Amino acid sequence: MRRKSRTGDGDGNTRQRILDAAERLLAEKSYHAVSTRMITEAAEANTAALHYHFGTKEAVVQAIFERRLGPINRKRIKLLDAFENQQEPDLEEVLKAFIGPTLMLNASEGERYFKMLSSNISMDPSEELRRFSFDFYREVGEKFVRLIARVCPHLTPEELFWRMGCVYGAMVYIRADNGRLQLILGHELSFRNDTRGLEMMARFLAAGLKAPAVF
Amino acid sequence: MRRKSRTGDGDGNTRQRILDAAERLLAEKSYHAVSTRMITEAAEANTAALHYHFGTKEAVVQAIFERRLGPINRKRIKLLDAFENQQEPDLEEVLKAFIGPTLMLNASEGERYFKMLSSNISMDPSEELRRFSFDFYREVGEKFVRLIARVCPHLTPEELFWRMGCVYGAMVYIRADNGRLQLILGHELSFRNDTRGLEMMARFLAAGLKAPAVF
DNA sequence: AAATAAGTCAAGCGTTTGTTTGAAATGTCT
DNA sequence: AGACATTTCAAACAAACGCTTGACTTATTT
Repeated sequence: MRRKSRTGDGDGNTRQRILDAAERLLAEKSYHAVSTRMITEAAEANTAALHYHFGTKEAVVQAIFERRLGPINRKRIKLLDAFENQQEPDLEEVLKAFIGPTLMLNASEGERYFKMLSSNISMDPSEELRRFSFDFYREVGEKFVRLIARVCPHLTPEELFWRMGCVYGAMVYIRADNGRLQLILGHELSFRNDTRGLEMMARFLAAGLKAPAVF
Repeated sequence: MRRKSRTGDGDGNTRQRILDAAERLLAEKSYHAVSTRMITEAAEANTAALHYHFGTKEAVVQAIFERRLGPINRKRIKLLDAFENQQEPDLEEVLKAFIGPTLMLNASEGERYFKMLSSNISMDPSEELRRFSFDFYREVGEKFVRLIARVCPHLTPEELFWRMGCVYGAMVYIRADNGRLQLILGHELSFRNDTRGLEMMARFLAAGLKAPAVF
């Protein structure tokens, strides 16, 4: 029998439970639609525990990102650096190096939630959340863009910008996996089988980037 | 001198002012980050006026969509229907027919805000807002998907699904124009010049869809 | 076993949320 | 000008918001 009140059992993993609960809720709802009370109730913790461990609601998201994104970005940088001294890197491989680590997150339920959550944060228009994306994605993002620009010398800065918008959009939309496309297509597919998905995305995006310039 | 209190002047355009204010705010912030009070204050209207004219906060968004999306979707359907009896429609043209009317929204400030707002709503993970997208986009979305599936017989349903995810992602991300990519690329471009942008997007996405299947 | 630190608790802080009320002001019609 | 419907108003509703408090329980150290 699961006890409803956890009075005084102090098992010391409250911090983790809060992170896990927030991770799930933020995958299902936008940041401003999730309250600290919803998080702590789902975590079977006290409201004050959240502020004791993290300080603010925003800091909870910060902690979620720090927990998951460190390993991911290290992997991305390592993979991208391997292309840096290469004469003519294969575009599909570059794309897989950049997208793969953020897409192949199926080792745990929490990873799957983080995949969606991080995508939601990356699309949120609110100013407060825009800083987030910048702080966490700037380094690897700049590395990626430099590499793409080198592999795509046929594109002007303007056209590169628009095509990068398509690339980022595809990444964010597929990682969000919000279920809208399924409704239109009418079948029960999802963006979860990411080993196959990564191949298909890389094929699509590489062909898009390689296409002759319009201007 | 602009009077702060609009007591009793009853100029009868309160409804419009509320829609305009909500349109701007929802382009800048997510649905749950915008309150009815923020909307009515920006519209220089009374809080009760919003509920008098619309009933609920959600109905305001509904009204915004009805005001703008009717003409847009009629145009899309007309353009797409022209391909229906065509033997081999040109893929870039099909994409321009579908994307164009939702991207070329620069006739007024309100249209530009709606472009961003509608994209934000289309990406919001909240269940309540998911219905929205379905109700307003289903018909034209299904028409578009059928057409793409016909032009792309080399793709399995699974691969078509992933590539459509890339297409939708690019559309939504570029229309949102949330400024994150500019930060990474470091220059002052934007997704606002949409006559050129539409050409570049169609080129990219058509090449992606036409690429040989992976599976 | 006493002292200190770390964590959890119910309760409440002031503020904001979406929405409602009933009266007052305006517009329209005869 | 009088009557009736439409619109706007200040004020308030209960509920929920992020966050804080101070007492209390557990864990660690000595």
